[in-house]
Amino acid sequence: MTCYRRPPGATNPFTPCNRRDCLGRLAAWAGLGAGAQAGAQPSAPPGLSLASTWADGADPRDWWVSEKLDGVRAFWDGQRLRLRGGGEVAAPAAWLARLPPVALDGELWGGRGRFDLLSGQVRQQAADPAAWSQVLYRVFEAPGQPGGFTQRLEALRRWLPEAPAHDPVADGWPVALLGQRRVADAAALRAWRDQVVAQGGEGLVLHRADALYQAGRLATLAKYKPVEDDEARVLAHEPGQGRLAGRVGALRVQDGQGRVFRLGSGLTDRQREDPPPVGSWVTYAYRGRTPSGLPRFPTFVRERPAGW
DNA sequence: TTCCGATAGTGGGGTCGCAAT
DNA sequence: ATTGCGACCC
DNA sequence: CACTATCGGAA
Repeated sequence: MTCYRRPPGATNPFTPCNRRDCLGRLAAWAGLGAGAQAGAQPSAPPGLSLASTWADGADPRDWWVSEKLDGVRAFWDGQRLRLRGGGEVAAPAAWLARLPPVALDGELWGGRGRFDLLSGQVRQQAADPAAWSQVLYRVFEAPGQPGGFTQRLEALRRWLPEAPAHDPVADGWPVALLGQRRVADAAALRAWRDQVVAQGGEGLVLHRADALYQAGRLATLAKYKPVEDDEARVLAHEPGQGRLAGRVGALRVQDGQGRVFRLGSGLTDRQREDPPPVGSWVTYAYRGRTPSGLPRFPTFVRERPAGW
């Protein structure tokens, strides 16, 4: 497996030795045999791990910490690159050809603050090689590898170069290991998170050092990012769909800067039957803003008390 | 008995692709 | 050529 | 993505 490790000074991390032999051996070793491939339907969603929320103030000493990249999750099975929902990514063949023949899980990333550009680009059917030259696959998992996260991380370090923290091109190479660090205590963790956010990042992700790889929502995987809140005035009530037909689906609101958007998530069924009236003020939470200035992931928190 | 975890079903901003206009 | 909608990403 | 409602098993 050292075949795919970048030697000191080399520009290509995957071609220093007998590539053909390595391909076969690594593919078999990573559990990418005929059986696994035959069972992979074109649109079968891969079983991906999902993060829970980090409890602010918790002790991070048993965890590996990395930046939470605001990109598009992608799973590489050795042959095809798939999105969370199972769709295949139409990346240029030359770009894909430089990925190693091992199962990887990571984030397609175009740099901080470029999520919308990247999200659109990676779902385009006709790949633009020039645009893809700016896309970096930041790997944070080695599915199929035995052992805890620390052990899988060691495997990844044998296969992949470790790119600078926020370099979206990583020496021009399309794939790089997402750097993981240990943090001494909760205060240091928060300081790192705040620094990342101040630089335009989204936050941090923590992996339990001893956690085995598994799919689903995991207590051993957590996201740590700040939540902001503000107030807005209700402009209108918008109808709900499906289960909520006949009740309020969302509140159309306007913030103090005149931005108009909707609040739906966070309302209880009871509040949807008797919603905050038009003209009243409500508190909402959000996590960052879109390039147009609107709050991202806005959720209703509470109605502001009358006369306040 | 209470509480927790997983699941289903609502909702947001934004983009792509295709059908309808 | 423009618009609207579902299906995705987060 | 965030969240609420619901249910069944764990505590």
